[in-house]
Amino acid sequence: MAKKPVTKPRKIAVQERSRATVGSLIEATARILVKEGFDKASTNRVAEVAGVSIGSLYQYFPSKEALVAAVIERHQQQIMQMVRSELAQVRAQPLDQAIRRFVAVAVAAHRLDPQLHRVLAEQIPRVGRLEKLETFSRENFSLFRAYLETARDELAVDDLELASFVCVTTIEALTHNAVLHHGKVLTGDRMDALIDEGARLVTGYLKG
Amino acid sequence: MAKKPVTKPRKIAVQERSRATVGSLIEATARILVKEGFDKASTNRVAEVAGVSIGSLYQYFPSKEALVAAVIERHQQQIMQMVRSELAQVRAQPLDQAIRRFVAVAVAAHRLDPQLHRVLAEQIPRVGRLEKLETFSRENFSLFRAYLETARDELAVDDLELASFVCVTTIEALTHNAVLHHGKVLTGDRMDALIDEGARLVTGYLKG
Amino acid sequence: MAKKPVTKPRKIAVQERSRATVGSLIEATARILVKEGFDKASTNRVAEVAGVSIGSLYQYFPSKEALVAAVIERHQQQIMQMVRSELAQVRAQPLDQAIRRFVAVAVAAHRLDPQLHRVLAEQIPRVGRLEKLETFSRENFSLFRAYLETARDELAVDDLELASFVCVTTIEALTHNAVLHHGKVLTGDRMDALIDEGARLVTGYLKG
Amino acid sequence: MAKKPVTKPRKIAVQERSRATVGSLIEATARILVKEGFDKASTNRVAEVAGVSIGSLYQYFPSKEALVAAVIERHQQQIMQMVRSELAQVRAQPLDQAIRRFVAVAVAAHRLDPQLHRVLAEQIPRVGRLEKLETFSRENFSLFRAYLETARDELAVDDLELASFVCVTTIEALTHNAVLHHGKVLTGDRMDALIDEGARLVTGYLKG
DNA sequence: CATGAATGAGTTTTCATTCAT
DNA sequence: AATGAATGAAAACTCATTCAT
Repeated sequence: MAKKPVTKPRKIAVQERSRATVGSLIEATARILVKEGFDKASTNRVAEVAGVSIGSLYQYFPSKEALVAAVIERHQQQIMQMVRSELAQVRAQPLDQAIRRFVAVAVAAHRLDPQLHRVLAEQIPRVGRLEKLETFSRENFSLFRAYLETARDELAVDDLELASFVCVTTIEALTHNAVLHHGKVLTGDRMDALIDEGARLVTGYLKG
Repeated sequence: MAKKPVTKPRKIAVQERSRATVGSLIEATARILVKEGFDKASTNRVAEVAGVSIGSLYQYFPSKEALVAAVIERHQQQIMQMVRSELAQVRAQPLDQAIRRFVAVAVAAHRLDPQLHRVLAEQIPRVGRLEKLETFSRENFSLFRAYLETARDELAVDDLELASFVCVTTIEALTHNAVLHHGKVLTGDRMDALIDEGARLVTGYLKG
Repeated sequence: MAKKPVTKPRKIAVQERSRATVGSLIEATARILVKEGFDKASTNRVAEVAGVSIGSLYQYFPSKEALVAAVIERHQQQIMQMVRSELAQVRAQPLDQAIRRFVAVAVAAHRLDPQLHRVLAEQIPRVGRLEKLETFSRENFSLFRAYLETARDELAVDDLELASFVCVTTIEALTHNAVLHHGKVLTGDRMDALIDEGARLVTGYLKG
Repeated sequence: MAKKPVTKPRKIAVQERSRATVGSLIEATARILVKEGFDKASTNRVAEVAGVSIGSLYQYFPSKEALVAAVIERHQQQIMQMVRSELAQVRAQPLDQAIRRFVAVAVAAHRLDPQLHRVLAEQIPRVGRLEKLETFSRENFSLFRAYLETARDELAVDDLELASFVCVTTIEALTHNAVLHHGKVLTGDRMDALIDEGARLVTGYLKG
């Protein structure tokens, strides 16, 4: 396996001007990833698209990895922000509604920026950045599991850990595939149908 | 420099020696992918590990893409061979047993060469090779769907297309995550438990 | 990019604060040279270690060359100061004692800052700065030669120019090698022994 | 201090053609070092001057360091070859003649390629290549010491180790300075005079 | 057919220096 | 004066691919 790439920002941008530079670099990286793929996202190209010199790029990002890491970070931040706010009142709800909400949130999350999501999911070499992804899905996992605790009475399953793994994996996969591989044909009604199916699948499983 | 990837094998190795050469090249590629990752799998390195000159490599594979494609092809061939043979009598079975078998087969498929599977799934840039993967899962999809047709009486779902999508996606995701991310702790009993859970999840969904 | 190295300090630091800044820049350069080598002594790094902005660095030193030149200058100033004071009364002394003193002074000079001395001697590209080094050893040469003039009666050599060259070169090489390559094992007694040997070598040569 | 650069040749040239390539690369490096200095000896420039592609350069030399190391190696090989053959019969000779020969050989060695010698001595960062230089001067040291053993009767010194250090250092420094810093004015007669002086210096020291 | 020497465009990265604030 | 953001030429090095032998 490859050594450990350095992904920590080299220097934190404090001034107005530099924050703009950092922003445009991340934005440019995301755009290139989506439009041309990981391989084309060379540091020179990123700098060019960002309208910034290659030197400036390296002032803030010690490597190409760091750049991609920042894109991932930003994307996940956005997702988790949505997830957290959407799930705020979920613990008060009965199982059926709660699960449907979980599924709907998952779909919404994938719709934030489906193309970017796809590139990040499929094309990025998983090297030295696993922790970040793990952290991310662990939060999802925790949120779900925490809900299950509160709804224990309605459940027909004992092992909440196992059940959470099954449910989170299932919801993630269904929405991921649906949005990314069938997103163009799955609009409106059919999407609702899919959410229903997913919710029914998971609810059925939990209720036994 | 790489331009448009050509993935058709340049010539079919008819003679004895040629076939051995091709085999060792594919094998070497697979080994390097697993042990050192996609980035380290340069054509020169592959040739070296295969004990073959770089010139000979290009005699049989017109590009690096072709080499990787051959590895994917071989891996999928192995998987589908297993899947087909395992599912031979499934159409005669009742739903419960059949689904359990589907899940078990999925697990077995992932266990054929989990590390290679993981690399192929995670690290290989999806460029111009999507058809192959699509073909692959389409066959799985078809097999499953075909079974559902035969078991229509037992089902509580109408839309077999949608149901197949849901089930195949779910089974694939569960087994994939289980084997690749938790493979080391999921041995014996716990693996059986997971197969049971998966089967129950899907069966419940189909039976309503 | 660097073009023609300018080595004159850009402005003389008259004010209090300026002088401190200049001092810390030279100090930082010396520290980096010793601890990390010439290659790591980038201007940005020097400024950082000195706790000064890169802009300020260029306020006082027009180029990297000028910075290194200042370090050399300071080091040589220190050495020559010691040499001059140590050799003040040497002209009054008989040959044996005088030569021993010359050798001892050479050792002392190398011991002032052996590590810096070594870096300056070995790693600094000799570009456009030869004059300075020449000036330096020329002063040593002159001091030695001046002494020989005063001690002509005791000498068995005619050509004082040649003799000075031989002696200064020898003393310098012996002490340099002794301190830099064997400095750790050459402590106390053994160092005295070496001084004796050197003195005997040179004295014997001069006396014939 | 810098990490350890890799200086081992990457691949040994076996065929006729490749040996020529390697040769021209080393030659080009040496030429550039002499004519333009270490800083200008970039790998691209070396390849260009050698009339070879940058790719070929890296087939045989893993780094710039390796290239310089090869130049050093070649130069030292030439020197040691001369030294060894010149000193073949020295052990049979009396002290006076032997020492004169040692000095003469040192001068001759420095005259093999004085400009290259100078660059290698002065400009090359001493990193990770010390062993090679050590090995080299250790051989000189050993040869000298071995001679002293055979001539013990004539010596007024006890510590042959120390004496060898003093003599080898002295001879090296004298000839080095003479040839490199005064080589242009030191021709013919004056050079002979210097050899005489050096020999007298050392002989006097050894005889007491 | 096999070999492996050669190619060179392209990539990552550094660092001395400038200049707007 | 001081700051530090920005610059970009240039350096080291890789690797898919070609081609002479």
